[in-house]
Amino acid sequence: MKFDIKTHIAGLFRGALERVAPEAADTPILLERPKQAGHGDLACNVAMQLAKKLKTNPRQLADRLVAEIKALPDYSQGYVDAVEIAGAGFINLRLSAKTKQAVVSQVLAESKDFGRGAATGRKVQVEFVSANPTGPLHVGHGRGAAYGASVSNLLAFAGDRVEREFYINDAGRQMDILAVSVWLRYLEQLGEQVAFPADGYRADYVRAISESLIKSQGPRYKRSASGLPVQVEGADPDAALDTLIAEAKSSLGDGWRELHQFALAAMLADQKNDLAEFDVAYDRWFSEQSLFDGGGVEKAVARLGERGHLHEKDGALWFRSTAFGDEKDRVVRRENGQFTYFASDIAYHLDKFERGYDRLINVWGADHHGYIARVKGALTALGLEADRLDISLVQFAVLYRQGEKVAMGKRSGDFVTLRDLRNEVGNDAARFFYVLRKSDQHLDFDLDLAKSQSNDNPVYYVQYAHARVCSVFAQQEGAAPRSLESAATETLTNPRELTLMQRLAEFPEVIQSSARELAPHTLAFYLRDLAADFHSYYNAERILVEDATLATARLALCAATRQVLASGLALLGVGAPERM
RNA sequence: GCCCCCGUAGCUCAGUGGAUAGAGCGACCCCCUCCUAAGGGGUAGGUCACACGUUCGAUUCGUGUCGGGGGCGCCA
Repeated sequence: MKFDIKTHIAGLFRGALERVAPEAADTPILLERPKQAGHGDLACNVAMQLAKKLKTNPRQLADRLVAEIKALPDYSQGYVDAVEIAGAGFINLRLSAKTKQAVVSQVLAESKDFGRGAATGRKVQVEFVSANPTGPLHVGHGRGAAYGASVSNLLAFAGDRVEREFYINDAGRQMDILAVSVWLRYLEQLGEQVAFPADGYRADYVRAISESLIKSQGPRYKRSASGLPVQVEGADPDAALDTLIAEAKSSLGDGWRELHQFALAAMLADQKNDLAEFDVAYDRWFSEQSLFDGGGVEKAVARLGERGHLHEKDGALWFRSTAFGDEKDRVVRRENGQFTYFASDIAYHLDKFERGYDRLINVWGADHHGYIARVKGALTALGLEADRLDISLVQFAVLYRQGEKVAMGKRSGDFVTLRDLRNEVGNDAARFFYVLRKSDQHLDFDLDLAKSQSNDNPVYYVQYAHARVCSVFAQQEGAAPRSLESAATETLTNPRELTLMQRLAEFPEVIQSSARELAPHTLAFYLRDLAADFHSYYNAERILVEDATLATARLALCAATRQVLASGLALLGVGAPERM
């Protein structure tokens, strides 16, 4: 068991409580870092918590606790320099320099594993992005990607076994619309006159797919003689699209399926490539269509029926989700016999549960929030523990260009892709920028600011701290080797060094809380603070001083700082450059 | 109609049941004969929207009001 200063101090408090108030000895001891440096390194409010219960006043109780703490044999081990009472009854502790210095050799010894949590044995699945394969990923997906990947990394580093999954919505009408849009462009490129429907996908990537279709397959998907239906004036655009899809299916026969697959494969390849370039990795790509082909959807719906949660109305089949807290019942199979998206979603979640995860995390766009009640309701109805499923709603990223909101319309093609954004601001800035807000908060993404490559972008600030450490070590090349592991860290006693070492020591806690709250922004802010402590130190003190013993100790501190910066940045998918 | 997010410095946002509420940008003043100035030090800037409640203690929790943003209503 590794020594842990908080455990040590909590033990002191526990010992003191046993003497002062045995009946309250099991009170949890909370140790927090005070905001004000003048209030010491750790503060405990247990005296104020217990004052009422023990019918005494907080300062008196604190007095007695402090006296007992100082009398304990463990207190004389030298980890704590001072215990003081302040304010309404706070007990403030000052840690000894020795306590703070210990982190340096610990980081160097544990290296990449510093901050890693003990294995929990929990198997966790994180599903994120899961965009429709009907177009390139846009900046909204980028946020889900950066968030989901960072959360996955954090959970894994904190000790869970994590699997990352992408759910491919390859079964719906949207895919049909893409396929028919590709087909129309294909015909157009082969010289035919076509009336492109208002609600078809008109963006350039559709033409790119149809071009490659011509290249690889030639003109074999030209229509038969029947011709395309003429769009009726004033007709419902949705109905017109359906007619068109039906026409394509009958005109192409087996070719429709091939064309559909071609468009899907092209779009999916584009998304996979985009995510891989963004350093977002997946363990599994799960096809919605496979749930239909494998009977999963029917099985899930049948099981709901067996359990008595379905009823028919107006020709459709309904899930009585109101029995599980939803505001209204939901259709699982439409009047036309087709299952709804909700039905395959139930099947998908059933499949996930059957795969035996201890915890499921869905990262969803905020527009899905109304969906939570019905999905959880369906899981409960299936006799599953819906509480194992956590849904993280990621609010939209709203783009601003020159102070104006950028319109986003996928079918019109008027949107900024994730790829565009990455090319403009770089992967590092994009990854960091995306997680610099709480996920449940709207993100105003100022393109001009992100593009400007100025120091307004906090990622440079953190990366620069890392590059600075590297540059100090670069100065050392050719010099006699130093043993950083055995550096005399007791010489690191100036205030900025103590501050920096204490910040390093917080890293494991930051990992745990950031993972627990599914909040990578906590880590991002920590890294910024750590970089600030380092920059401040660097400016105030020279690292490579004449005194070789001190220089080696300072280098050891720098190396520890570099390690934590690199570990933290890696978890966020951001590079740690050696030179800038 | 219902639901979600938000209201903290001029701007963008952190933060916490506790002590004197923070950072970046912007403004102003300093610091490179010295390991990278993409940096550092400092000054100015606040009724934590408002009211009531819970609490020893509320900016934090609850309710309500006002204001801003977004979503949903057999589309996926």
